[in-house]
Amino acid sequence: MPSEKPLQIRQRMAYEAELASIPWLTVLRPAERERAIAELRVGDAQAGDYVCRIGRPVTYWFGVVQGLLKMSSDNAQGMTMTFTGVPPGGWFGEGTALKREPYRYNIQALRKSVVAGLPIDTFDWLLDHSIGFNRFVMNQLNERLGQFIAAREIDRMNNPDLRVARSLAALFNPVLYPGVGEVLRITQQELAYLVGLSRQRVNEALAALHAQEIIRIEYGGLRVLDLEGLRSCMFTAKGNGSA
DNA sequence: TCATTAAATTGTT
DNA sequence: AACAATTTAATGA
Repeated sequence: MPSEKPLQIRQRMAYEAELASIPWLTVLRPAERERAIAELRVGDAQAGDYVCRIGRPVTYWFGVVQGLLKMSSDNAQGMTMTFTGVPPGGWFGEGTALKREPYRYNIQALRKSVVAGLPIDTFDWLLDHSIGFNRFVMNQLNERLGQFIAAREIDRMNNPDLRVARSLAALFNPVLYPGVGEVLRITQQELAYLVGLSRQRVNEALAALHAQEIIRIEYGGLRVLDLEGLRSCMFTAKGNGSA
């Protein structure tokens, strides 16, 4: 039988698979999809690369095919504030794209990633022509609004275990990040960076979540066993058993 | 395909 | 922050 082994190890999935991982393509009609695919650009981003920077004009609507991105902004003191991570399947920047404003945050690759971009003109064209695309974007905006409200609560929590749990719940959001699935590829170091804790503390928090059978810890990633548990689990603060 | 080695990631102090 | 243990990736026969 013929061997179909590739001559070269693929460092990223084939183009077909990359397209299949773009969630909104399936809601388009054939003509719309054809035009979108023709205009789509897919490229690699090395760890540390910027996908877009604050103040730059909007050129693309971006999505993550593979890897992990970080969304952050710089405050007046020059401190970098991390908002959220963007795992596979996530598309972002529609807010600034709609208003044609410059980007209001930096997007940086946390690890080697595959990023897709839809030119802003094509984005506008789809908004003008595709009902399905409008639904997708509206659903996306609505879901993200919920995430930002939840993120405010996370910021006010002083319990590290809760911070990790809720942040993970956000990354496992199946609506915003359909490419994640059951297993999120993220190292404990990367997660520590996103939630603003030390790697040791994240490791401890993950162990606590594992003990509650909410997640399973795997090498280079995490498997969610109970997504609702991540959203709603509770921890008794250390040394504060019954005050 | 398998054994060896290097690199990355995790667990612990 | 440093270290040891574990897992994966890379290399070459």
